[in-house]
Amino acid sequence: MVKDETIAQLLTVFRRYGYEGATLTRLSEATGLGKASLYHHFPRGKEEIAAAVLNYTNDWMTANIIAPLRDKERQPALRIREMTKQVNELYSCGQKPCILAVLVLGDKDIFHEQIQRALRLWIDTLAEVLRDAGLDEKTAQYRAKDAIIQIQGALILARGLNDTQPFKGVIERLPEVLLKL
Amino acid sequence: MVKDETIAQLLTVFRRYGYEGATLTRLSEATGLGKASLYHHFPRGKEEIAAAVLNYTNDWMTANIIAPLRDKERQPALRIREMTKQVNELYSCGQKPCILAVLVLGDKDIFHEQIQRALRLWIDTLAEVLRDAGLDEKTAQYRAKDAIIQIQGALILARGLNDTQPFKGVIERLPEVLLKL
DNA sequence: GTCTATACACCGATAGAC
DNA sequence: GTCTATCGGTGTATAGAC
Repeated sequence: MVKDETIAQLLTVFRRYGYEGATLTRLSEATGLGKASLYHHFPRGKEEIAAAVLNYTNDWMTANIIAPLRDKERQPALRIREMTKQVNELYSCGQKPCILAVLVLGDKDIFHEQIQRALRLWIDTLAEVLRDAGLDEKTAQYRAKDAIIQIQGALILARGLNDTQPFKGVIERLPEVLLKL
Repeated sequence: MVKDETIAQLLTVFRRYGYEGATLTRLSEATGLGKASLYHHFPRGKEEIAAAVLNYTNDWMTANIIAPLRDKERQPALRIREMTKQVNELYSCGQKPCILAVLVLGDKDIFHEQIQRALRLWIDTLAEVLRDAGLDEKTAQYRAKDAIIQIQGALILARGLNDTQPFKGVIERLPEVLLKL
């Protein structure tokens, strides 16, 4: 079995260099494993490594973002605050890019289905929280999508301007923007 | 001199495959020029090609987005509508990715300054229009940044969900969102 | 399960004919 | 200004020892 730590190290390479830029040499250096060892764990090579990295991210998001959003024992406002806190963690306050965005801008259509499922799950789960908060179905769906738009857009702008402020601002205002009547 | 059409063809490759994925073979095929011919026009190779592509994009945006925004003869609302119309054109209704976003997510720091200048120019120009519309300086700056965030975020989401609707919605609502009191 | 060594394709880039 | 041919380097992937 592959250690979680190894996958985490592989993830950093894909985040930083993109799919094409994540060479086996870089993946090897990041993990401390030789190329041949990587092929022992991922027989189908780089594509399987990227898929594992995506799965790892999916698991993290399910545990740290989706699950808290589903916790019906807590108030909607609290669940959304927990989401923004974890999103802030996931992207290191806007300093680290989103692996979903990085891979979706690539040309490897193989990952698009997996990315699409992850985005849909996030949006649908968030929309349900907003319905719990009293919003109608249509508004809830629209605002949930808007949340992802703002998070992803802020990550791009923060990187483009080399200034994390836009991201921090979005994260801070998001709960109130989502829940306003 | 290099034809504009050639640069446009080179641009499509970088948009689709990213910097690392835009190989000389693909650039050669897209333009119909041999690799050696590309080096005749761009002696410093791929890096110079990417820079030319960025310049081309910058020129297009200056002529079609920045200039209309600066046209003080027209009402702010009209200028912003013109911007959204051109943005819709630039990204083919949300079907084509933003070259700035694609390159900013890459690891080539060389382009970051050029990208940063393009984004700042867009934001500052838009903010001035919003001040013309009666908004205070701070709100204008904040909303101008928010416009870019929404456009970029919508492009990511549209691609991720394989559905241009989020982009179309953002473009449609943008003028009113920016100008509301 | 990890390594060294290596195969083979493709990368960016250049030489030189036309 | 375009081409063919080719270079050295690096990419992904594999063989086989330990």
